[in-house]
Amino acid sequence: MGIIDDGRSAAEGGARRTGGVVLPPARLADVARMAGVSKGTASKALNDKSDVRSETRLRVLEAAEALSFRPSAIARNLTSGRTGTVGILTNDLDGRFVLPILAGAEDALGAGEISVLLCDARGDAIREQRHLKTLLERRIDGLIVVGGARTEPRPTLGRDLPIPVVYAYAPSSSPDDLSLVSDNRLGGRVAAEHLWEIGRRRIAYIGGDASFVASREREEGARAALADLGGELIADGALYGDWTERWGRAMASRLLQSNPEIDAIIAASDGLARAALDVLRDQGRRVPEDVAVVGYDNWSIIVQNTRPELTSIDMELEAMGRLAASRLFGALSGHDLGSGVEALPVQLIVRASTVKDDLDGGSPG
Amino acid sequence: MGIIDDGRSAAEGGARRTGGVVLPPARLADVARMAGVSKGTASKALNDKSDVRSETRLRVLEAAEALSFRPSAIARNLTSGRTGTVGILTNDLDGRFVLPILAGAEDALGAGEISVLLCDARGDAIREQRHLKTLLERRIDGLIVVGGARTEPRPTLGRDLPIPVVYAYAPSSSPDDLSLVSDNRLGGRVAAEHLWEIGRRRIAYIGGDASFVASREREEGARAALADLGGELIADGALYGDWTERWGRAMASRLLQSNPEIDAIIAASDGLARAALDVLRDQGRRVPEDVAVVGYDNWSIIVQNTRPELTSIDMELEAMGRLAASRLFGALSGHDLGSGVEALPVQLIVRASTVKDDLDGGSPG
DNA sequence: CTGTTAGCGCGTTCAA
DNA sequence: TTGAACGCGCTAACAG
Repeated sequence: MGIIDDGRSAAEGGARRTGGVVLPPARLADVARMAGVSKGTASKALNDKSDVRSETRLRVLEAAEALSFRPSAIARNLTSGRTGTVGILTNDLDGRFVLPILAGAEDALGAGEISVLLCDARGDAIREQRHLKTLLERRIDGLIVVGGARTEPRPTLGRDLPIPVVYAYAPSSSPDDLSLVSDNRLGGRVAAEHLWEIGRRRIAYIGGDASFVASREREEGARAALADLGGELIADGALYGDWTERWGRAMASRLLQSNPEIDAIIAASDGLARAALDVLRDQGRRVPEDVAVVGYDNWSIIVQNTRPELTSIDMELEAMGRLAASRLFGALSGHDLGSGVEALPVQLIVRASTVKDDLDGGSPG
Repeated sequence: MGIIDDGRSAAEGGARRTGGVVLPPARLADVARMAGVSKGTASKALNDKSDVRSETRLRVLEAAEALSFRPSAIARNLTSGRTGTVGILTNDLDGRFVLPILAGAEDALGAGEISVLLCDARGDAIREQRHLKTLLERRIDGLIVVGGARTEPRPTLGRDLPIPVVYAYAPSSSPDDLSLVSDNRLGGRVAAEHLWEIGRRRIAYIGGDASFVASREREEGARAALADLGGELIADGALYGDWTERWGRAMASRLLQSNPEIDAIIAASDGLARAALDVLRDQGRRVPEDVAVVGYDNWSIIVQNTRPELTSIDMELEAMGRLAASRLFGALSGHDLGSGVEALPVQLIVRASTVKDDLDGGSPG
């Protein structure tokens, strides 16, 4: 009760409502006073330092509990220089990529240890600069820049930032920066090898927007894998357009007409794969018996809803987020951040569009 | 140059790398010293206060620029009590709902004015508590709690928090809290009225998981609208299951078998609507000529990729985010936060699944 | 073991 | 118009 009459205005700071009464948040001094000790002792007790009699510690903890005391990370980090906060700057409109990365980053240091300030620049350079300025003012410990759908190199934020920066998903244009990307060639390779293993020999590739390097790299990976195995990739050389299913259907139709013998399709995205499945269905071709299909992204909304469910390549974005965050905090501990582009492995998720008796293809999730 | 020899260790705080040299971030004192003024004067100059000779102001601004000075929001807000930060606590796994809400919240105060700490509890109460604790320690100015896919009331965080809280998308279980939700009944009504207007009279509803109140409310809205218009909703009373397209296809098949005369379908989600479109296509029924279809959520990945593109109900989640943030900051200015559940309007987005000559149905986006 | 003091970086008095 | 001093809430260093 002694904490309301110390002259502090109820309007300052965040107000604490308890049973309708408005109180300012409890401070360390309030806890110390209630426990009958000094601030220093209270601080030690709350932070599990030694040099505190256990009985005293107990009194402090009880007082803190009674007052719903929450130490101000603001004040604490004003001294330590660390805020326990990282920024994520992104252009990823629908969050397909950034959210798994965010989840991974949160996990890297144990949930609750680190908080993430998420800023969406929405493809606007001005907005990006404003967000960056705000993040720096908030003294984030590190920054993860997550590319949007496009994986082309993006402009670097420069080297004269006071904090370590990791570029994820889309690389930085500068080789001095550290960029973590998904290994698109490996993805194409893994897809092709899987199809080869299940006996397919007439394998075609359906690309998305040709201006996306991801689309081309995935094709290159598939092509290289088949060459290694003594086969080759079927393509009429113009299988690129955009990422819509509409375009995917047009491509698939043309492909099936020009190369009716194909027994497998690798698509550059799950959407394109779904488009291929639709066309195959319209034409009465069975999947996977007649034609096997592999998608890319392992996007649950698609892969679990197609007929049959879709085998796909998972980019393991959570792992990317974990790695980004641990590199960031490693740099803060003095380890070298590193530089250049690191390509991270992908994983093949097999479903019924390539292997018929997929046991967990029924309703996984 | 005079700022490196003042005894400050390069290891403290975030280090500033300029051309390979590691420097601590510039402080107000550094700027003041370089400009040859006191900290007080520098502060006034930087914050556009009067009482500073314009020539002095210029010198200060130049010094700040030269040192890449970024005022520490941490230190500033330690005094002001405001951090310019709001927390968003969510369980929305794939971010379909939370990201538009986040975007709206950012916009409410002008981008850059406010930053958002996004925390994903992933449906785990323990993790939620840990996140909440962290957010409170970071002294966020307010909190937005965004429900996951399920719109049932969620447990309140209680009233004894030191900051205002708004529940968005899914309401709080407590009527004392302020909850902003989408008006599902209105959505059902709008869909039904649209179909009625284009001449449909045999309208059926396909629900998702019956345990989701959203699904039931949308049906109620459609039913009430048709009753008002002198019609009625066709339903065999068991059109609920889950939200998968697999289930949607099963429901649609059964519906078309038991009620072959239907000329329109309202689905409780875009996924279910897509499932209905697939079944109609398999059965050779034309959309929209024979059967018109309306989805729900206006989820671009679905509505723009179906054949034909899908008319849908948009919940305007950005507006919800804007409103949530402005309520939060209104409360900080002394306005009453309010309480109870506020249902926000939705918007019908017409595409080719209901109106054939939809002009921008070609490739919007 | 406990209390006291001195900052962390900034904005904001009040004097000069 | 400028400068010096204080305080925001906390931790670390030292004194008792």
